[in-house]
Amino acid sequence: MEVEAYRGPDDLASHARFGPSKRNAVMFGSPGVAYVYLVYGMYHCLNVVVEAEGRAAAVLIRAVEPLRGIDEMRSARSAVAESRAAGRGKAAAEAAARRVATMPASRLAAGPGLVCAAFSIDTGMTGRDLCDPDADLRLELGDVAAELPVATGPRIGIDYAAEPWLSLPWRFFVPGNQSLSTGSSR
DNA sequence: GCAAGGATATCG
DNA sequence: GATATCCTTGCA
Repeated sequence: MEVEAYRGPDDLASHARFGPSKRNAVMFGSPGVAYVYLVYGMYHCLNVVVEAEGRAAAVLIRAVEPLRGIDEMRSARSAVAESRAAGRGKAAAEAAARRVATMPASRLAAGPGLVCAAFSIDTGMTGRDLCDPDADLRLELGDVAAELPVATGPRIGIDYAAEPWLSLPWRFFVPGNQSLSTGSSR
């Protein structure tokens, strides 16, 4: 499990840094809803809006550890990997699918883009209430989370906004967990 | 080590 | 309207 915190207009690394816009509008809205955006033209990232309405802040879900539904996550990952590699030929698509099929379950959602691929999340999820107990995508209290150790570190991929105070340890993760993103080892 | 890929924010 | 940029990933 690995997450990062992003604040409002005072956080140069946050999408809310320039105030409300069409893309980040939900960050200024009610807490507990999903904010999904497209990064690098091909990967989605899932955020959970926090803070009261009118105060933009969100938590980026960078990696999760699959506990149940592993087969479903694997087939979802395989589907996107296959279609993405399809442009490079049939052999490449089959190789990509096979790589997903043989990877350990702990790596199925070990990255922000991979979390969304495993859960079939796209920008259409933006604005959905993640606290609704009947929603098909929702947050629940886990029974093991409270006992897990939590480590902190600097956020990843925001070197462009490397103000001194921005290297605050706003990335939180379970140390030694097999499902951390590859970037987290930096 | 770096290309792919598209929406978006920030300009002319 | 054009273009630089990006909270990444997988292949060379």
